[in-house]
Amino acid sequence: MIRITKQTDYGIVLLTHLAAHPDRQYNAPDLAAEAHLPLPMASKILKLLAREGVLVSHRGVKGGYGLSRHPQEISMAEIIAALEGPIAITECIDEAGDCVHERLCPVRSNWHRINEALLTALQGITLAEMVHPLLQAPPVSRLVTLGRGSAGNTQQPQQQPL
Amino acid sequence: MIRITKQTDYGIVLLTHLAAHPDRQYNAPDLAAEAHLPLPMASKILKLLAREGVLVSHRGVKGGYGLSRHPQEISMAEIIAALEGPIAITECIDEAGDCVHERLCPVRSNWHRINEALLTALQGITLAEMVHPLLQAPPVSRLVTLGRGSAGNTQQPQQQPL
DNA sequence: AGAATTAGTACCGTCCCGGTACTGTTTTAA
DNA sequence: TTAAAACAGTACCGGGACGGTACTAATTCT
Repeated sequence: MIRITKQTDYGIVLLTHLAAHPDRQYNAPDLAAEAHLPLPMASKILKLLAREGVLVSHRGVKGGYGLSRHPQEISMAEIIAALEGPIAITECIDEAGDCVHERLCPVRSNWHRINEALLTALQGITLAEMVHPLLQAPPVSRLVTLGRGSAGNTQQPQQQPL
Repeated sequence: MIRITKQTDYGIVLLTHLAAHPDRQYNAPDLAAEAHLPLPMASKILKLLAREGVLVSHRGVKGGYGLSRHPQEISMAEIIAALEGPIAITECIDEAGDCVHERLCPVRSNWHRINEALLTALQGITLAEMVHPLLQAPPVSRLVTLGRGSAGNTQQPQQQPL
């Protein structure tokens, strides 16, 4: 249903706490407490983020986790990809091409377009932006305009509660 | 993992076939054959689409399914919502608000922004556009610009294979 | 040496997706 | 009027992935 997993959701919350003090280093128990998550869960996620290069880890007594880069340089796309693999809104985008339809599927290329749209959107949002709850940022309705080149369609997309 | 379900995928393929001849009316067996899907699966999906108002159905011997509106008036967002419920990239967007974090969750409002971005993107793509495999449409990288108001960031988002 | 902390792996329950089958209802047409 | 064609509803089931937990190993500081 076009939804990120809970793990990813948790991961972003954890990263948000880390991003609040990009210089410091937190250990797993502290982060788990701050994010109100059970320690095993938090550990699992932090571990993954470290392996994927989003975080750097330091073992031993004064160890912990820290961001590998500045929050402005870490995109949502990267975080999501780290936690749940390649971003592919349909299977056929990611797979090796064993889809029997493949040749005669008329919508495939269009899904690629949509997927890229989503990807671009997520790449444009950085971790730093997620830290501030309600910025005076322009509303997304302006940020993402999927209108064709001829954007003269005045028909506003019926605002049904999707 | 930010993925539509197979049902939705199939549904869009079915709708694409219907959109090729918006005036005509197809029955389930024919559509299933054209889309290379097992009949029960196709029926299930068509049924749902009819109940949600995307299709109109006609029972009886010369019955079948037809689009309820013109392909240009049916958005991807509507189709996806019909087949898999409200579009909500995180649980807390859709749910009644029984999330214990709720009050102190710093990322919630930002997820709303991202969700709206996705929603707007999907609302801007119509079924009619999905029919044509490769239009000379502008590349999505231009269609969706999630840059902030100050879009002067020259740092192209590192093109890693997400 | 020992304590603290991350790393790796393995395990399990539960929910939902994907798919199938069966029965009922409506409509056309002979 | 009757039978066939087609949609409508519902129920069922297996498999896989998600969410979560536990245990052991490896590392580092004191």
